[in-house]
Amino acid sequence: MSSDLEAPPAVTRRLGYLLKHAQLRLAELAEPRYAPLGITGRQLALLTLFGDGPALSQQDGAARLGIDRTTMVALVDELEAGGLVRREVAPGDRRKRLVALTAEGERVRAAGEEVTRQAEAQLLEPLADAEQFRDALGRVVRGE
Amino acid sequence: MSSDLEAPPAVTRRLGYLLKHAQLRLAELAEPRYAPLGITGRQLALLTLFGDGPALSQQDGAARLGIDRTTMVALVDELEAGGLVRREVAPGDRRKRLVALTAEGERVRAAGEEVTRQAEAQLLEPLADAEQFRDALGRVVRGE
DNA sequence: TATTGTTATACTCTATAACTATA
DNA sequence: TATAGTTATAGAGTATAACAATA
Repeated sequence: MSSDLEAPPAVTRRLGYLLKHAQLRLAELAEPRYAPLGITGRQLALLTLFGDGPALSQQDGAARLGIDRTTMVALVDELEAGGLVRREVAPGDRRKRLVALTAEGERVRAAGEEVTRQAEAQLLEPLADAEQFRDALGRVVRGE
Repeated sequence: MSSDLEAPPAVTRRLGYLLKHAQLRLAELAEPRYAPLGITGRQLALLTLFGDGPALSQQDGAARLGIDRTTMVALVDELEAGGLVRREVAPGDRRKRLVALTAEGERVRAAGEEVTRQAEAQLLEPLADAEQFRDALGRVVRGE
């Protein structure tokens, strides 16, 4: 649902409006590319998180994404049902479940990250310096 | 709920992650400033929309914000209950309801826009050129 | 017939509370 | 006692479908 009428400048210059609609535009560009892979953008974010670096428990992963651990349970359930990740009991602490990508999960992650690059490039196409914009956004998020 | 653990670079450089967390940071900075005015950021967005330029019907306003007309009904209900807006039958078309700010609504709008400027300035403080960033975000949203 | 506003309803997303198994 | 995962449940937020008034 993209708006046909344009909002007045007093609205379109609000950062809240701009950030929300930038997200909507990104989703419009990216989700159709994820669909053939059988995943959503959110699921790809998890594959990226758990496929990168040392193995993480569900709770560690949730903290890093800023989501609740109960939300993480449902998300991992989805990926596990699709055969993209496995839950493994952590060697040192049998309460923890490390989330590991399957071979198929790794394949989907690589393909997903490639189409993400395409969608992001398309979104940032109007900008002369896309990397500068990404860096600025990063500084704003980190508050530094 | 701000994450304590940091996500790995593979995640934090994704535009989806950055846009989401920029919104969260903005909300953390702005909502406490709106609270004394008795409004939320979303309600202020409506006051800004309907307080700017020629009078809009509910449906026109919804289209400009990119939300559903049924959602607009509930939002206008809230503002009307708070005495911030009035519904007025449109002169030329008695099906339409023009949304007009009351004197109190106008006062809250002005105060809200002032604290919004403060919150946005705080969010963009890390940047050397905040207006350049806002312009870039605008071009991305408009796709131009 | 089509459109505007409205209501009722359902769906998605996410969090809180309570349980279990481990520590 | 405290923590990790899980389940059940509830609360936002938003959309779809159906209806009344008006065009």
